[in-house]
Amino acid sequence: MIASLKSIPRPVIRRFHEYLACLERIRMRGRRWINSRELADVIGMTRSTVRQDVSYLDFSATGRNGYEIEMMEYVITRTLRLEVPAIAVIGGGGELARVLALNSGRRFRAFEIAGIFDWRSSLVGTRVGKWVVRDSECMPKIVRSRKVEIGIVASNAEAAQTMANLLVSAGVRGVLNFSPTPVAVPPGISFLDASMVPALLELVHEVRAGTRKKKASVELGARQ
Amino acid sequence: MIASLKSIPRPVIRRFHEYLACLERIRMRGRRWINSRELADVIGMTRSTVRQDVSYLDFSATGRNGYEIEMMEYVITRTLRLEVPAIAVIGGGGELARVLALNSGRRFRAFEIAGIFDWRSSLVGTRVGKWVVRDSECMPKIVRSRKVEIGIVASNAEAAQTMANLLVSAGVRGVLNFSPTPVAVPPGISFLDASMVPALLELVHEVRAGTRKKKASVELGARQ
DNA sequence: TAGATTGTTAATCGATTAACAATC
DNA sequence: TAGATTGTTAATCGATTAACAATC
Repeated sequence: MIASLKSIPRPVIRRFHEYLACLERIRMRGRRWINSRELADVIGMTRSTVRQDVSYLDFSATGRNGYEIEMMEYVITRTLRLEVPAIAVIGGGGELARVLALNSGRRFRAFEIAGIFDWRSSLVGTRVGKWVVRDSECMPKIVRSRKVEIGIVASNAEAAQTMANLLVSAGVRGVLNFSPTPVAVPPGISFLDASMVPALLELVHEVRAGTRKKKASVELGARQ
Repeated sequence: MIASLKSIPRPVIRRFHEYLACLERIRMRGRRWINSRELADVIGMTRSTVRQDVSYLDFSATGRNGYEIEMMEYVITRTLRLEVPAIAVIGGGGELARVLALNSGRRFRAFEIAGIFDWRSSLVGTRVGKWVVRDSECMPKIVRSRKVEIGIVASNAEAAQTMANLLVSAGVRGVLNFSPTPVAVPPGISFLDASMVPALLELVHEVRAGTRKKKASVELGARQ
């Protein structure tokens, strides 16, 4: 089966990131092989799920040794299309932008921030790590010249929708919302809401309702 | 049917937040009623889904007017157990903590930050908004005396697992991870990973693979 | 009333798990 | 070989959508 022809379900994509983190950690300890049982334990699913997930990759286990760690990392990275770092711009030059910019690119060298933009003249020209906040007016030009794919909404609630609109009209193909308010994007543009508010609300409900199912996952030790 | 006896599926809980945001916005415009079609459009699902979701609430529509906005907001808030604000502490006193602290409590007055903690003596004593960063040693005492429910991991990658361990041993019942690395919690503790890294990776894949369906939703990496 | 919209049951769709022959 | 682990097909489980009688 030519794995790349099947479109990969969202839950599988998400688990690929967990596999990557786990594989990297185990490789650092000098291991070369891993089997489906170990991976299943780490992500808190069954062996079947792991093997099902692997079937989406152009990749096979080597006999009863299980999966070759380095090879699996490579194939997952390629399948996630992360071989070439993604180019992103940040809309909003405040605290949130600072956190995003300073944390980007650490993991897998997966992102490159092509610019940070804001309308507020008090922020334009200030430094955020190695970037200088630029006027939002310049955004379309940069998005075109640097072939920016992703726009990150990192402004306050009031400016969030305006910023999302600007990012889209500047030409990004996907929008990631970190602002504390929901934003809308036109059809054809990928969108993901990663604001912290829904996460907190969800956790509060779970804690208070006491509706936990299985076990917590077994991810031990700090990484990196 | 006594709605409160059924345990509510995770996707429904997540949509309740979207409904709340939408209802609040529409109420502000002076509207009093809303029907399933409008709600379905906003969240990008069918009318059936909306009506199915409503069936988890102790709440009914009033004839062909649809749902009474203010009442629906109240019932959702109660069902999510958000009538009383959740008490949380933040583990880590850097930039990320600042963003979290400054944004908390805005929306629905749902959270209260009982303290911000760090080990680094350079940070202990500094101000973050209206809070003063305290030494991590004091955390267990505060968690007990203020009945803290949620611990937020907002430290850097290196300290993340240690901080998660401290939060759990201090007595929080749920852990929310915002650090750039995966952390593990023992069974019995609710856990949610809201780090920005998986979200970005997921969006990059979607943009590059060109496999979009309708509207993408708020999907966070959750492990029970 | 007539029309529109609901609540609820049944059908569909998709993802996870179980089972097992094939493989090293 | 014997044992362990895979890849894959089938069964199960859960969530979304369709259908329609009941309701205002």
